[in-house]
Amino acid sequence: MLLVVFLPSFWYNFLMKERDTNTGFKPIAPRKIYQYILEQFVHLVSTGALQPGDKIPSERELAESFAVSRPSVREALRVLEIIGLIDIQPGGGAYLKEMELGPFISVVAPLLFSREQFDIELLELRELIEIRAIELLPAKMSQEALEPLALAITEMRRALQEDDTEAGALADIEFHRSLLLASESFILQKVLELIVSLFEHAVRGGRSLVLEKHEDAAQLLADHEGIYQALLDNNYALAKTLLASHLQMVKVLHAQDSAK
Amino acid sequence: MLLVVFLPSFWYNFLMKERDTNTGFKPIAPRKIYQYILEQFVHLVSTGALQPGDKIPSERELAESFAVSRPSVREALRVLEIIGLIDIQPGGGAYLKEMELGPFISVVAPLLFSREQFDIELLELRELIEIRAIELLPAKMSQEALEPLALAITEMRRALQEDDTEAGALADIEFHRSLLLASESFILQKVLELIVSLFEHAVRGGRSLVLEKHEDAAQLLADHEGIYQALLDNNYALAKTLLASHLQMVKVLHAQDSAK
DNA sequence: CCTGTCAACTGGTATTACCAGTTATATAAG
DNA sequence: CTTATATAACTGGTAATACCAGTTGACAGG
Repeated sequence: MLLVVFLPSFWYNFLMKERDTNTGFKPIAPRKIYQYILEQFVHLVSTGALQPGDKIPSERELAESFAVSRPSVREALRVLEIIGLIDIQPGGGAYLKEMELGPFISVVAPLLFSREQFDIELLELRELIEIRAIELLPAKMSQEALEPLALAITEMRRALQEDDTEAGALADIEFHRSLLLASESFILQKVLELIVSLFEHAVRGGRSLVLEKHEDAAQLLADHEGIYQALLDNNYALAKTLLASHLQMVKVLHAQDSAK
Repeated sequence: MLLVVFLPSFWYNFLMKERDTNTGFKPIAPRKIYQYILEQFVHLVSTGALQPGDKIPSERELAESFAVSRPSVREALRVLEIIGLIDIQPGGGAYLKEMELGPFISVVAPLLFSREQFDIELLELRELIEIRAIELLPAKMSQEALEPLALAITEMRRALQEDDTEAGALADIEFHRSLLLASESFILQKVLELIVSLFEHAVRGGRSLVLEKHEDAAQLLADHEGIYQALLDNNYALAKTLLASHLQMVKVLHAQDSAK
């Protein structure tokens, strides 16, 4: 029993903590004020009491309503801004919007891209999501849902003719985004939105996830047109195959790009 | 041309914005101080200059180093806390940790679960991810990588015998998490971590994404054992099939649960 | 009717102060 | 000399206040 006397304080604390849980006591994590404010906001949004577009009262008003100081309110608003739930205009005010993952991604992106192989894994995840999305299409596909695809194609064709690389890349992204939108799966849309945000930040970071060579862009366009036509013909099996090989090619091109 | 006069302000603003871009001017978005601080932190982490476990200087020191006020530093730390990059101990200090999606999810979860069909879509995404993960296994599977799976199984068996529902659910999650870990795909791991976090919050929100009936739990355990055995035998095709039907059953059980 | 000015907002930042925890050191008791 | 306690020096959390800079809208002058 003498050993107990010499236990370092770390172990002492650890054992005491253990004893507490054994007696049914759970550690108390003091909640911060901004978390209470956050909670109320999120609750109002999730119940629909606050709609996108609504203006949020000024920080001073909120501080008074919640009976807290302005810094506490600001911390809550900061979090809402990062998760992309509000838009803050200095001098203007804060407005609710549909949740967007962009702001969050813009913070996290550098951390992710510092990983080895991350861009390849990202492409593979995109492949997984998009192919799944096209599998979900047949049940509820309508003619109007295909329109955005057609728009994205014509835009990409225009960009190609005018050699507008940036517009072409945007139209490329838009095509795939529209494809996901048609799937009507909220969560798949959000995941792809996340992937797309990462792509955009990768480009800004100097990585070539977007193709710039003319012939490559032409091939992408041709692929898109093939997929679109297959969807028009209600030939979903073909569309799926074409999409798969399309994404496969993107992966190969990217691998070549990274190699050189 | 008279029509132009009657354009709603929305369109006027839109056109003005368009004109600006046409003339080559881009809107100026003033950056806030906390963003600069964030940037420096993220950069230090992504380059490895700051490692998980490192202690971050106190807010007052940081404020002095950056030559800004403490509130600005606090806003940056608040964001780092939400994206799960640091752990803040009141009275203690702030410590870097491996990035975790938990804190972010805990804020966003209520927003997502207010969507119709979200839990079903979540299960389907999980299915997609896990099956993909098992496809990635064969190339680099080692015997030691399977150990966590065995541990999770014995733990679940113990929980089942003692009728410890909570421990059983945790062991269930742990089994699937280990499976993902073995895939060595960083991004798939992160996506599953995200899904698991959502599951946990769903449970707290009173939703029954975790099964509580004894016979169901027994079936889950049996499935896990089957998958584990298949992996031991290097029979990956069988493991994949078993996992697919396992997840299918989970979906069915959940659907029954929601119905009643 | 157009236009420029001014006043009343807004959020962004800084400063200061105090409270409540933690940690480490020093001091007193054994 | 060891141990335990108390004190002092941290830490982050919150508050109150002030000022700056940008936006907005109303009002007065052209």
